Amino acid sequence: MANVTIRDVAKRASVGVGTVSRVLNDSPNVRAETRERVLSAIADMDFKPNANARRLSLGKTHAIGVIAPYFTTPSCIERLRGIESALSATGYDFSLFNVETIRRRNEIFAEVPRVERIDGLIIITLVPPDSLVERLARRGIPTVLLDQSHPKLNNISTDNIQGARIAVEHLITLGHRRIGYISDVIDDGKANPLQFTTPRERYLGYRAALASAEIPHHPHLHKQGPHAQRYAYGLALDLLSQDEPPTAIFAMSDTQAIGALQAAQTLGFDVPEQLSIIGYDDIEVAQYLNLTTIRQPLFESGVEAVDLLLEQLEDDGSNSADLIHRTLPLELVLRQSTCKPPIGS
Amino acid sequence: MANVTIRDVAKRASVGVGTVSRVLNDSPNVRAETRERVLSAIADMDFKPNANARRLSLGKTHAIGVIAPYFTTPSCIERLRGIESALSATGYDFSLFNVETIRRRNEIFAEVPRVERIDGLIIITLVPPDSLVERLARRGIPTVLLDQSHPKLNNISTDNIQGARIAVEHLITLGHRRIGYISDVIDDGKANPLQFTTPRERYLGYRAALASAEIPHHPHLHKQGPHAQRYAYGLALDLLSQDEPPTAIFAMSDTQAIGALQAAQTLGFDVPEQLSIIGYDDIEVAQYLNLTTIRQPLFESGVEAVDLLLEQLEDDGSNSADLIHRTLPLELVLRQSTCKPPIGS
DNA sequence: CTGTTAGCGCGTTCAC
DNA sequence: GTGAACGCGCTAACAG
Repeated sequence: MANVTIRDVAKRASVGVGTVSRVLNDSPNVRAETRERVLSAIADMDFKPNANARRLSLGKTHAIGVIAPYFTTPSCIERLRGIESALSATGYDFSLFNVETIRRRNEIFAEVPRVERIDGLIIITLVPPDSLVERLARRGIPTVLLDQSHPKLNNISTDNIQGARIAVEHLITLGHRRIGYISDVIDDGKANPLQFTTPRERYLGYRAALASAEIPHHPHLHKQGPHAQRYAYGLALDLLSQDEPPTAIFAMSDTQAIGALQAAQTLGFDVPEQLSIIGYDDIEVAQYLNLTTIRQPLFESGVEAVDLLLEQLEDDGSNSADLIHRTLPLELVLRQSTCKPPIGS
Repeated sequence: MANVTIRDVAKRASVGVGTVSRVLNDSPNVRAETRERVLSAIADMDFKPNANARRLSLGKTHAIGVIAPYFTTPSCIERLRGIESALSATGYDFSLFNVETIRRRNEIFAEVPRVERIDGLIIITLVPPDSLVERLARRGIPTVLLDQSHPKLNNISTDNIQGARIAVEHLITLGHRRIGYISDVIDDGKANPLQFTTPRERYLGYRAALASAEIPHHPHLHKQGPHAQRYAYGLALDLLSQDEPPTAIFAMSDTQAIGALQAAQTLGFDVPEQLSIIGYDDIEVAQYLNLTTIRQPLFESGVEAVDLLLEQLEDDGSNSADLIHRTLPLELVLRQSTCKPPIGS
């Protein structure tokens, strides 16, 4: 009922709708006095421009979409928080799409990149298929990848290989040589339907660190399973029940490292005296569990992704030639879950 | 460039735009043959109706807004997951507004309830001021409160008083009489800027359980602080350092219970032999920490909120008279963090 | 059943 | 500087 339109305002201020529109979009071509009159009419009537009409007219939506896989994982949450925080200052709406199944991913990839829905897109972790990248380009929807890269898209990411390498080198420096690795499933098939690449990248870093130190790789020291504490718990039990259990475990996430901590507790391994454990992410609980880990700037990465996207949104596809791939720094956070291996092991 | 409109489709199918629109909105008034022709034209040209135009024409946005305070807390996340999940099946967009400061809350309360932005609103935990409720009603925006109640709004919630009571009665039944309570700050002033009511409700439940068992209440057994593991850790240290420490602690959230578990570990209290701890929420880690807790149906509550909202959206403000207040069941989840108190304590 | 036309509310020419 | 008219893409009401 109380739907004031631009026309009502115009009438009240005794001007044409064009003038009101100009005031709204602060065009310089309005006399100061007229502007005042319009402004006060707007205030009086509590007029708010209708976003949809504006969108239709402009061909913009004033919303940015965020596609996130398993947005309930602590690391994803923290990234989303960064995104929301940066976005809230801009007036852009924030549309969230959660992906937990292939089916849903395909639906979203098919539906989301429609110009009428969003002005820009941030995709977290997921690898966009070329068909999507192409559609996005054709529709002129700026996109930035977060925690993932693609030759044709801007992105904000970290070097997972390097991060894993830092973690494992830390263990090697302490004197460990039997180092286990617990990760999500590295596979391009059914066991990894969403095609996450992080587990493999961190695996490569793990292998690289071992290779540099001339430590032979033993496949039985690498255990894979779904990304969850309870599975990591099981994997760690396996690892620690071997004849020659590892003296240290690198888990590809803090969540999984916590599973390993519990397994150690179950089997009576003292951490770190008998078993060192290092995680990845530095989620909040890591600090209170005294978990040594690799910190990645999750919140900041969300903020940076938004900044990057906004830049693209502003210069309107002018210099789309130069791609930006920004790599954020990683940091080893030393706590009490790692130390030198037990003597004679 | 590839923006096919309804007119292009009409031309290709040799019909008028009206017919295409009818097919789109599956009106019965179209001959099967004609419908086929239009459908195939749509498929051929990969036509997707422009959502904004549709919204403008219909006066609907096809988006629902969700206002959540500290959406990164595990319990909130779980609710959001329920909401996202229920919403994804409907075609409604999901716009998230995170509130962490009074300023931001006020901004959001002022800006969000504009008909042009959202068709419906879900507010989590926050207490909407009357001015907002009134504006919402005037603008005809159906709203449901989640985990909160208001005399004029539909809601989905649980009985926090009852939940706390169940928790504390469990401890009392085990034989405990010195029972500590760790909660967020109960205050209407600066320390609780967002005016959360849950801490007080659970406090009332705590008191009620004590009173029923004729156990005197000792104020020094109630510690309050910001909602975070690390603060709860400190509060638990305080509690356990008293001359006569409690034999059991009820924490108003699992997150805080975990802080208490750590404090027990730090001070060398065996859980549960020397100290029972019970939490609230049943978040994922609770299971792996063997934490006894009160489970509330977080995911389901999100789903139910969406369902309730959709109902309102459909019957278009016809029978807005009968308010719906749905209370979801709570459940005591017994694990290994509680047992009878040590003998002679 | 179907084509045509008038809005939805705003931004944007174009003349004045 | 400013007002009037047109168009964004779609739905709905109206003739046929």
